[in-house]
Amino acid sequence: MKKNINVDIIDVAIKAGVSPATVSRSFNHPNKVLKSTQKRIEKAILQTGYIRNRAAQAIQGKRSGTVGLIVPTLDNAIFSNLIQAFSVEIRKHGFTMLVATNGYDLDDEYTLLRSLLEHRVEGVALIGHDHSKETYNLLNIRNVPVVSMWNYKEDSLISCVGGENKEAGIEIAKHISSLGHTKIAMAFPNVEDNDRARDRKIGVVEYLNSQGITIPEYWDIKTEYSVSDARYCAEELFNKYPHPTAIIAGNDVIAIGIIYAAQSYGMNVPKDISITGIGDFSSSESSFPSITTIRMRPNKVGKKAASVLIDRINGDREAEPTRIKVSVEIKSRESTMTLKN
Amino acid sequence: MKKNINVDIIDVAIKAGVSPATVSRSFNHPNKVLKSTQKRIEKAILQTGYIRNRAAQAIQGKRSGTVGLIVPTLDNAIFSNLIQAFSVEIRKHGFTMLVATNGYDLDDEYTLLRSLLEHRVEGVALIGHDHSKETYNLLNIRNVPVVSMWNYKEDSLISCVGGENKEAGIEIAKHISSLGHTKIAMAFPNVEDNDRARDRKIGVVEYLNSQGITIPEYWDIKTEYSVSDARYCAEELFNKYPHPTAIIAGNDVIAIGIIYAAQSYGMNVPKDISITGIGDFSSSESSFPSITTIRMRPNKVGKKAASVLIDRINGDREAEPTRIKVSVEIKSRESTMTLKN
DNA sequence: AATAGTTATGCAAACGTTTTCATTTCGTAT
DNA sequence: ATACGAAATGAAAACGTTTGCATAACTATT
Repeated sequence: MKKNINVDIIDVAIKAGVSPATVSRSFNHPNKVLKSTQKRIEKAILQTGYIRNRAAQAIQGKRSGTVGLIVPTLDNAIFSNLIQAFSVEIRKHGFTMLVATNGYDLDDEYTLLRSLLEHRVEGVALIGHDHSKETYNLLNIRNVPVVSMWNYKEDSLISCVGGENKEAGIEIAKHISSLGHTKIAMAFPNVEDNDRARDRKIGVVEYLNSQGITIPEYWDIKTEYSVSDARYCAEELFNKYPHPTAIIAGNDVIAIGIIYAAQSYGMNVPKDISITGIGDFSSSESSFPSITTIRMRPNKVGKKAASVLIDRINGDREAEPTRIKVSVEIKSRESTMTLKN
Repeated sequence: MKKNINVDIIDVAIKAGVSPATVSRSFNHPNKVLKSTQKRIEKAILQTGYIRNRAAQAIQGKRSGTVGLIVPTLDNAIFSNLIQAFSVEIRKHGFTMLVATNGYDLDDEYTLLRSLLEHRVEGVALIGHDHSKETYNLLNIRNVPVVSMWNYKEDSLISCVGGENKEAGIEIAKHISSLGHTKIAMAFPNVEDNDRARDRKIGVVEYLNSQGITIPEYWDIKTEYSVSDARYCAEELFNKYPHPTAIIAGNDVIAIGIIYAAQSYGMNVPKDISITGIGDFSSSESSFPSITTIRMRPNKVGKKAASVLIDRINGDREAEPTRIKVSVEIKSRESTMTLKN
């Protein structure tokens, strides 16, 4: 078992017959060092098994080569696409991603942010706009390049990339309403500390109200962000209350749960009941029935957000927040149809 | 805009009227410093807005406070549970997680590993046992604490925590066979560079063969790891070839795609065809029909793997690999039934 | 009251890079 | 051949911590 754990830049330098400074330069400013010496250095690296120490680099107060990402959870499909797209893009620019999950707890988020800053991440990506005062304050004081992903907000305190969730809510409500439905139920997760869900719900409610449609309390389902809980809650509704002709779900995961509930209850979707989601997850197009939903383009959001963040890191830290609205788009599929009677 | 970006341990020390050494000790060996001085230091930290610099800590060759995780992709539900469980557990021990995705590319994986080591992660977690020679070599040479998650292998080169995928394949084949099916199709993703899928498939094939059942080429579906492709491939099969009475899918995602295909083809699952998955994802229990599958316990695997890794980090680096088998368990649900006639 | 042991703190030398400045080397125009 | 500017390299001083060793301040023992 060789112990070349401790080879440092000096060992490499000696092996290559140059100074440590030159080795360092060959990493960071390759154009400033002769091609031939570069070759010798590379050979020396191979021979010694050297791996450079980013910590020692980061200590210079310069690049740490990392960016931080804080997400509520990795536990479901909701953010997977987004994170993957973000991760791939960030990597293209030579960064490594530090990930932390806060379990939807904003105090925890603050702690995580501190922890990421201890590691001297060069920038931070967050989800949504609901963050604690301390979090915003810390970001501001330390002037951390930061981007919020997932939803657009025109007066956001920090840069953001995302769709407008309220618009998504309006669009889906408009669609259902245009199909002639008036007996409409909703199923949303807890909207406290969750601006995405809240804005969607607001959009739905406001639009329906404008059409003279109100949703009674017993059709306002509160569910968790899971297929199983959504199914359970929907079954409750079917068992206890009059049936609506359409149900608007806060996202596709919930929609799937409701569809399962309806099917196992013996209903046909969409003949007996129309059901919609929001989000357009990858499986929504190929489920049976396929789900009418709003496309929020997570890949585009993740990729764009990465660019915005990197621009911030490399660019002007005092500039106004960059805000990019990624358009939402209705995907009309099999799970909805015109109300007949 | 205050610029307290550059407060360092010395500023804190001055403010608190102690030496930098004492401040450092109050972080790393709190029991070695008087309660009263600790209080003063804490106050000074608050006043100055100090955030310690882990890079400077890591440079001492000691703790970096990070562990690395390399996964094929974050893009689907498959690893989400696992990663979440791993992440939470690792965090409990004060570590932050560096995540990188290799897109199932083993060469890329090596590069990512190097990158993680540059950041001086204290340990690394990988998925499965298919890794390049270079990867294994590097891990070995540098003596990196490492754990492989997802599947158990009794002669693995590195520590591992997971279920036995071959066993999973055998169990599901046994189940289908015991229901009387003999006309059985399979749907697996590409098994090259993917030992999880490969072992499952081997288990299925071997068991069926032992029962005198062989699967013709046209019932051996190759699909991607997505609902949509699985649905597409299954529809192909239904259109072109004789129908089997059961289909064994390599995982639940594929199973869902196949169920959708069958349903949209007008078949009833399970009356007309039995379909199984492997993996037991969170939605499999509540889908319609719910899916007969093999439970691989990702939460348990993630949590256990985190413990194993941390033990390695803190403990004996020369010890034999730790190998933990997490039992698999069949979950018989609605998507399968006895072959009748 | 003197001594030994213990505990808390400070001093200063690392840790492995990067970068500024100075020096050397080289090519080219005179 | 000489001088000049540009390009390549080296020397050494940072960067912000941690820690071994030394010292000072207590406590307990006689």
